[in-house]
Amino acid sequence: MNLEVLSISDNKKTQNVVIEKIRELINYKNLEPNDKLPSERMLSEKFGVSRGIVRTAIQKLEFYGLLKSIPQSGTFVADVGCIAMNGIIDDILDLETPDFKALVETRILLELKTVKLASLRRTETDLNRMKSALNAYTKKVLNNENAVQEDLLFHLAIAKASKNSTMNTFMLSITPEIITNFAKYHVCDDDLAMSGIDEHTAIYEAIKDQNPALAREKMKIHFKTLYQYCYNKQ
Amino acid sequence: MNLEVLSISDNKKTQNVVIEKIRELINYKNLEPNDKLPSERMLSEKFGVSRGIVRTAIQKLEFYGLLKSIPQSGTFVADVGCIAMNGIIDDILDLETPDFKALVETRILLELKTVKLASLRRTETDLNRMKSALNAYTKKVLNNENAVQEDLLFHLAIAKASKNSTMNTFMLSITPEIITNFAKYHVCDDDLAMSGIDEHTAIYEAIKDQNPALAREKMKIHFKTLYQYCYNKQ
DNA sequence: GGCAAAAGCGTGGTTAACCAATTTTAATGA
DNA sequence: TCATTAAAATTGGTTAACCACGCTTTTGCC
Repeated sequence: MNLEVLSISDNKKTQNVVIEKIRELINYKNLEPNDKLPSERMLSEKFGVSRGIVRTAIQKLEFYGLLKSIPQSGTFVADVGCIAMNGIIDDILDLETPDFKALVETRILLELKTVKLASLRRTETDLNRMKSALNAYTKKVLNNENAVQEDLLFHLAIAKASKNSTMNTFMLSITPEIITNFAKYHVCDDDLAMSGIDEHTAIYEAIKDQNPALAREKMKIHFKTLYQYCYNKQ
Repeated sequence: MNLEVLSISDNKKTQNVVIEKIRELINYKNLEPNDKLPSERMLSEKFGVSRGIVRTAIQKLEFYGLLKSIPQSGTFVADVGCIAMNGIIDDILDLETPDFKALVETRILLELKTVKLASLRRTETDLNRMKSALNAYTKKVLNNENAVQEDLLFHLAIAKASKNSTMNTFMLSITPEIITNFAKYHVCDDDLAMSGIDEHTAIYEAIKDQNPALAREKMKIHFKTLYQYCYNKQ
């Protein structure tokens, strides 16, 4: 029996119970968009938990855009109606932790888009950033060193050049997990990394030439190798 | 001069300063993956800020998968090397708040994929969930009521059926913001909602028939109307 | 000498007291 | 009666004290 997991699941459970209670309160009181929630102190008393717990629950709901806290004023229901609120909270409560396959699937989807957007929107600054990331990658690979980090930083530079901050944020949030798994499964070493230089360079050139179709095609080639490698390994 | 914005920016700044200092510490001490950071108390003392501030900074870095806190043990550097750590923190520090256009762009990208995955992976439970969401939407529209929420809940049901928890999470995190903006700009009313019934139904049927290509095509049609509407409105 | 048990210390997590700012209310004076 | 002002209460944010658990060290027994 793993105590640590138990305690974590306990924490999560407490947290979710409070979120559940906040949801019930909103329903019971028929709170509508921009209505004010009771103060954190009243909620903590009502729910029989400490104020800190209530705060973290509110922060989580705030992260998903369902509530909005304003200092010295109160916590308010966002411009999201009861029906959506209930549905979304339901989904939040049974969110699973993503598996590696889901991460890779999502990454490929995101990057086939960011590379096109980057081709259309990249500035000179973006090009410089990508170029130096590419150089760092090439240097490491030619030295026979592991270059997973430099690899991913090049891809992040593309995401940044896409000028879509949502996709950029999403890329940022999945990249560390991907690096971890790559390191664990020893994806991306030796000959694969070597061919990566050409592939990266091709992508860079296509973006530089502002050719979105070509850039996407080159990215697809890059991922084909990677994709097979990942799924064979697993 | 907006004082509220000033104070928020101040908070963010303090937060980012601490993140910056943690990064410098990791670099200075040459901390490698799985190395342990100094305790939160020591960090708060070293940085001259309260422990709570340090905690929130650590939690943010933990959210992005760069650190890992273990109760009664310590905070550890994730399996992400120094180079990636530095690059990602740089990006995190100047993340912009997403604009509506970026949200819609990302939503369309995600949904054209989730609808395909849902066609392949949906279970009977998923179908039931989508069906009842569709019914709720239809009912509201036929009553001439605003059905933005029901609309989005149908799309979330698809995301859930895609069995990709990463994409599901991403959809969840952008949906409230999208609903807010739809309500603000009065997207999705009247005749658009009416035609939405047929479009939604077509998508549902394609998923039911496990026809990913058709499902994607129907989703594309659905978005075409929406896309034009959004961009004309703005 | 070796091993086990217990005690002490260090950890992240939790709680409660405190703060600054804002809003509301009440009192006072015109 | 109304306006104005000041004080008190209410808010989310911050800080510091507290807790339960785990690890290490020390001590005592075999």
